[in-house]
Amino acid sequence: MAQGHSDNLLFLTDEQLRRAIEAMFFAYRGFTADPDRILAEMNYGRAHHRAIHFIHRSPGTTVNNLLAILGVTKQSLNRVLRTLVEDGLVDSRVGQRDRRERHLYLTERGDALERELSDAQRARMRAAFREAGPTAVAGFREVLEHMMDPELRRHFAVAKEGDR
Amino acid sequence: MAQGHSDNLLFLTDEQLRRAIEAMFFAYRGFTADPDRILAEMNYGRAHHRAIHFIHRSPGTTVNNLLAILGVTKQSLNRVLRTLVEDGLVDSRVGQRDRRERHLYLTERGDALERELSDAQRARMRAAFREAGPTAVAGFREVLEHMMDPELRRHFAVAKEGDR
DNA sequence: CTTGGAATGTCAACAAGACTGACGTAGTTT
DNA sequence: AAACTACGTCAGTCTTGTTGACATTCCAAG
Repeated sequence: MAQGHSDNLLFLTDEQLRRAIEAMFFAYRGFTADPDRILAEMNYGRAHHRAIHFIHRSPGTTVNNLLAILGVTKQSLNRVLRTLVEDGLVDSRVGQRDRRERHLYLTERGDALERELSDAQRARMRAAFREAGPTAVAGFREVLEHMMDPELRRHFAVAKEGDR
Repeated sequence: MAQGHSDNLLFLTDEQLRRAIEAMFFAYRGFTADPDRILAEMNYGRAHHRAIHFIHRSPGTTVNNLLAILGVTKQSLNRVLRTLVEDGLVDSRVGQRDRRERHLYLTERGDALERELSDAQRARMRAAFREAGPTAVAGFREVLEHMMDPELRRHFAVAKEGDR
């Protein structure tokens, strides 16, 4: 709506956008660097982190739910889940209502790893937020939401309302 | 829960940070989705995109420079570069001053692909920026910069000064 | 000048983690 | 009873990261 501002014309130049694209690339690397270091020590990868994160967020979620959120194939997810269950970090329980489903929970050890990983990730995020200030943070989140695929964004908006 | 308080204690809760972490994850997926589709059609991957992007940004850059920016091993980068050179998208010229170095340039076809990829990526970025507004964009970039590793951030700051 | 070391880049082999396709099994729905 | 759904698995491929070994080139110390 605020069209016509000379600001607006400048601020959408390809050059500015190119810089933003690079910033996104570099920032994402920073974003994953700390958890990656922890995971590498125990022969896990980012895929394990993602599974652990979303099981933590939604305990009792099913394999199919996780599949939809992570956007990978079941074969790919299964490989990761199998190792996590074998290593005693995730508990997979047959559904009561529908016994075809497997409901996933973190064990105590799974929860401990989740905390270790997200503490590291949050520490960096918190530092960046503090340095940038509240206004910048609001803008940051606003732009991120608009960058998601629309479907995921709805998913995300629901999650924001609180955890059910 | 009461929204609207931008006071520093509330705004740094672990719950808020967790949401920001997920937003970052989902947004990055959106960020790469469009180029990924184009690349998949021609049997390339994200690694090819990154190489093309940074060669475009700094024509004549050496393999070592690229290595430092991309943060991968030279062997990994080399595989990508080899296919790009074979396919006639990148030109690799032996250095004049130091003949150990290879200076990298995009060919016309390489430039065409670069434009196709970055057009797609910029389109989404531009849309997100427009919807979020200038203030949000400023905050977005501010936070991103603080999220990078310090060394990369300096690198980035230099690039911002203009492409001398 | 020669020689040894450092810098640069290439080749080979391997692993993680994504993918597709096919199939099996149990449970649910029609 | 038949069809569909949820999950798991086997087999094979691809991208992209890793190490290790090696060739070439440059430079500096003896």
